[in-house]
Amino acid sequence: MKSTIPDTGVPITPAAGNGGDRQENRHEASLHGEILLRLRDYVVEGNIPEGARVPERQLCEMLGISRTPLREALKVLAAEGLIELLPNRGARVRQLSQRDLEELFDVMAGLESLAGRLACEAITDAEITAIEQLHYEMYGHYLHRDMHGYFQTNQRIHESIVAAARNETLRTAYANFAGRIRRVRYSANFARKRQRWAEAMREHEAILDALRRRAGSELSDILFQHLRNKRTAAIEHLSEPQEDAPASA
Amino acid sequence: MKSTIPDTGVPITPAAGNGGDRQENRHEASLHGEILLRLRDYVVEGNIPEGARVPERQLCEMLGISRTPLREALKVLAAEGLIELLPNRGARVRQLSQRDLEELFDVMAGLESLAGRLACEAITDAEITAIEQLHYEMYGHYLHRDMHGYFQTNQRIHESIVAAARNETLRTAYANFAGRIRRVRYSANFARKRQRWAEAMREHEAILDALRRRAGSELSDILFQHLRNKRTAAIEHLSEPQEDAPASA
DNA sequence: GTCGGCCATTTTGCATTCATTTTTTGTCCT
DNA sequence: AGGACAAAAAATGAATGCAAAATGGCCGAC
Repeated sequence: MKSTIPDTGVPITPAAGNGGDRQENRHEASLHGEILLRLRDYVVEGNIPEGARVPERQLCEMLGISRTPLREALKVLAAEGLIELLPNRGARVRQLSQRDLEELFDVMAGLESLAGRLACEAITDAEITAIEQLHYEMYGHYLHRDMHGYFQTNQRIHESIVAAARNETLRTAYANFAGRIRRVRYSANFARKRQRWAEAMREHEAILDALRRRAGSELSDILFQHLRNKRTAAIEHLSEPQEDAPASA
Repeated sequence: MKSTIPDTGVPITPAAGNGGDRQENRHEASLHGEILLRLRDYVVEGNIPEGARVPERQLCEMLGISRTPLREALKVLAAEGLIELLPNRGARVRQLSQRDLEELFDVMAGLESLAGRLACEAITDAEITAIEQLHYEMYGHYLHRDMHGYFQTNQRIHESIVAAARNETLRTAYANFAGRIRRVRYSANFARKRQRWAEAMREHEAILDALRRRAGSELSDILFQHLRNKRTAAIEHLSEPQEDAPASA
């Protein structure tokens, strides 16, 4: 059994055994729907090495289903850009080149830039107040050098801006691209440089300021530049040697 | 007639050269890949009424295949947002509400805005010259009141800007959203108002000007406003003449 | 000793088949 | 006559089977 698969013999998810305790499903009641969600999470979490070839058979065993719904889910994941489907040669986790990452970051920047612009048109004072709260909370994390908390709050701020844009299509697209990037766990390391961190905080203050003034164009510009700088930091980090131990879970 | 099922006995043989090529060349070999391309074109072309329920069996007969590859293609189309997949109730052509259209237009505006910004970073003089050529050509169409030629050239200009952004991810996303909108055939009517047409020409001149100066932020702003105005015109057009009452049961 | 062709095994792609759910239709009761 | 219930018919969801292509190993040739 010369398994070309690295370490894919993994429990893909606890997934609450088939006890039959769950028929209350909002949207994805069907099997292929659930498989899709689980597989997507599984890939996004980075449990499969890049470019690793994962035979359908093995995935079927792991998931306890037949190949038909699995293949449907794979097609969708391929359409989402998470995996690649080579004809007659199976599915591979799409490996993102540095160029791909740059492109993804730029698209994310464009989407957030758009979100900021749209948000200025319809955001309520209450929403701004909520974002301000998050901002102060994030500032606290920054002062305490709590990188994990900082990133989580940071993400919530950006999500709040996207939500304030009141555009579900944008929200979905944003989530999709965010998922593609999330595979690359840059966030845990990208802001080691304290200087960049301080810059990011200043940029966030400018974001908040523009948001308060509902200055759409300005906010759009600031957000794009903010994400651009993030991108630069992330790419630089990726180019550097990674000496760290990844196990922070 | 309570049945929403129309006579879908239509020959699904368009497959003719489309204005824009799709992003996936990797699927063309396999059957489901070809089915995907044909079905997507078929839906984008608007051959299926909105919300119409099309039984898989019927599509299989039309396409001469079995249900397995068809279902795979349907899943992908659903992921792309072209159709809806109701659990146990089949696939329906996704009908876009006015709100959906507004959202789509805004996202397109954001993507083109981003494209303009990125294009300013890397566009060559030759590319600008080419766009200028298209611009003059479009101006000729405008002077001759040739709406069809105008729209085609206009589309080529916008595609050129997206291409100049040198971001394949962006290009793919742009093509996807463009396909969703294309179902709604607004373009044939949206510029009935000559005033709007003249405005659009002026905006295009401003676009070209900003592009020549590589003024990224400015071009970003102009493009967004340009698309915003397009959106307004399109939505207004949709509200006015109701050629078909989509009222489904 | 290494390269190249041949064959067995595995894997993918598609068709077919089975099981569930939905929809329709027919009948019966109010 | 109209509505409710039930059974038939059809459609969807998932599993299995089968053919074609690919992967890998083996043997022979150079």
